[in-house]
Amino acid sequence: MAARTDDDGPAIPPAIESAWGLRERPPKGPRPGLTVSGIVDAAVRVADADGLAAVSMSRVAKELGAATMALYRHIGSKDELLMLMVDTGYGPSPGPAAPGVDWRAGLTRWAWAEHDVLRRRPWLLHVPITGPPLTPQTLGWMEDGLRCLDGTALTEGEQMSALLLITGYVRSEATLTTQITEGSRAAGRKPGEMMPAYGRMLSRLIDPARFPALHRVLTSGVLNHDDDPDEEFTFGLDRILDGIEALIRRRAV
Amino acid sequence: MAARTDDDGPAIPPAIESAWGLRERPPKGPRPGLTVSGIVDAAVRVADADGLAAVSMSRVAKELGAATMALYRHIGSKDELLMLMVDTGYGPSPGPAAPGVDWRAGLTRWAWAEHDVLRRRPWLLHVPITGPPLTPQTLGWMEDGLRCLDGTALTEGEQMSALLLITGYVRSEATLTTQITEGSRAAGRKPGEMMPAYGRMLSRLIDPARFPALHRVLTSGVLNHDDDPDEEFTFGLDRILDGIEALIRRRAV
DNA sequence: CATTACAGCGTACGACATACGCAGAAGGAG
DNA sequence: CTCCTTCTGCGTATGTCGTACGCTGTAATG
Repeated sequence: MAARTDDDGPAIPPAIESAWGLRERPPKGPRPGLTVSGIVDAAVRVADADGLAAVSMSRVAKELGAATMALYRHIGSKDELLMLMVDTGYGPSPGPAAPGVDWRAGLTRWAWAEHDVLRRRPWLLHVPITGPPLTPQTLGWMEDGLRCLDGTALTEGEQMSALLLITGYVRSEATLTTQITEGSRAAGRKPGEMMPAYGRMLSRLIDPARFPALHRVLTSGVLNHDDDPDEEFTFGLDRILDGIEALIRRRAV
Repeated sequence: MAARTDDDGPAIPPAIESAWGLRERPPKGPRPGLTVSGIVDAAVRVADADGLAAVSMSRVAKELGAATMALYRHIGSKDELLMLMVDTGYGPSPGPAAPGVDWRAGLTRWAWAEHDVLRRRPWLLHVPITGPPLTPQTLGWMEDGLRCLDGTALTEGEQMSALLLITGYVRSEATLTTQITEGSRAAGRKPGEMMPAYGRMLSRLIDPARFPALHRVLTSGVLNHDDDPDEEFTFGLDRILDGIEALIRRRAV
């Protein structure tokens, strides 16, 4: 049989199959003491406690009381482990919006849900993303977001683009906020002192003649105190939703 | 004056001082054969050629015909090197908008300029960002962006937020596009086949009853071909600018 | 009971960042 | 000119990491 390909289409990576529970236990051999989900949970525990940098294969194995190389019976590589960590790290999606809720309120709730997850698990932002979502939980998030836009006049492509726009914003804002909090901890500074410290550095570095706009911002005093992160987040989110709303209105005419 | 500290404010990291050219050559000792900018240029060359993962201290040293440890006379750590790489990687800012150009056209040009840089040097997206910009070129970019919003009714804080919104979007969109192109190269797939492959995987994984909205997108056919990246970019950018415009109009009343 | 396939693990290897200390060069002081 | 200080470049060594390979014991099948 020359080209008998039982799987139509591209191959599904083994880590993805694990995440969907498509691996059947083989009939022979000793019963496994380790499981994929157990390994992933342990890795998430390490990341929650000490950050993504602390997640090494040996550290995860120690967490499980196993040897380092034992993990490789269940996952193919550290990259696979990271992909699975993202899936369980995001956790279950917030669920569909209540009936009667309009798209804007629905997406606001959706964005805040991701925002909360990233606040709780900032290490998710440090995982290098290697492609579009393929794991169950992350696809659940996408599903819930898409449902919010179901009744609108946007095309499917526009709905995807709008969602990508929002997720991108949430991650970007979380990255910024996390940097500030992590950076202030690393510099031994009290929270709330980060922006003033940044402002003072800037004022010593920049020449007002060469950077007039920056100098204007600097003297305006907006950098004198850390912004309330939630207000910052709301500001940007409202701008994006305004932009989407403008398109929807135009389409609906 | 109780606490006379000669440096008022927080200490400036040595890498930052190097970037601003504030290091004076000491009068004694042998003349340096290596320079900070030479090292950074070599590292950028390596990243341009083989990606950020190829940038190791030994590889950069080899590029310069020097020994690995020689680099540490000039930079404090690899993280410092990365920060300097970002500065020269971004390069000079696009410059202020021509007089008479309104804020929207100015910011569009600004966003496309960053977009082009990230297309040319996708490794910039893989550098873990550790804080707000402090180096000359990156601050130049911020300066140019701020100038676009100078005449508008937005407060300084709102101007910064708007800029952050746009940069975040540009980086986020570039990350996505880069993943698709890098991923298709890694999977040995022709460009243009990535989204269809993704769609086929999805259709084999998701249950239409559990993921109705995703299934609807899947059957709509939008995933049957790779989107034109420039159109995608324009779509999101226009949404964000629409949102900012709505705010400016409201303020201007 | 023999076979077989698999689980857990010990060892080993190559790549990496980087701490430490030595050798030699270049300018200043006598 | 000579000596001394101070800097540059670098060789060595250490600890961490991901992971390839192969051995040992175990559980179910024939």
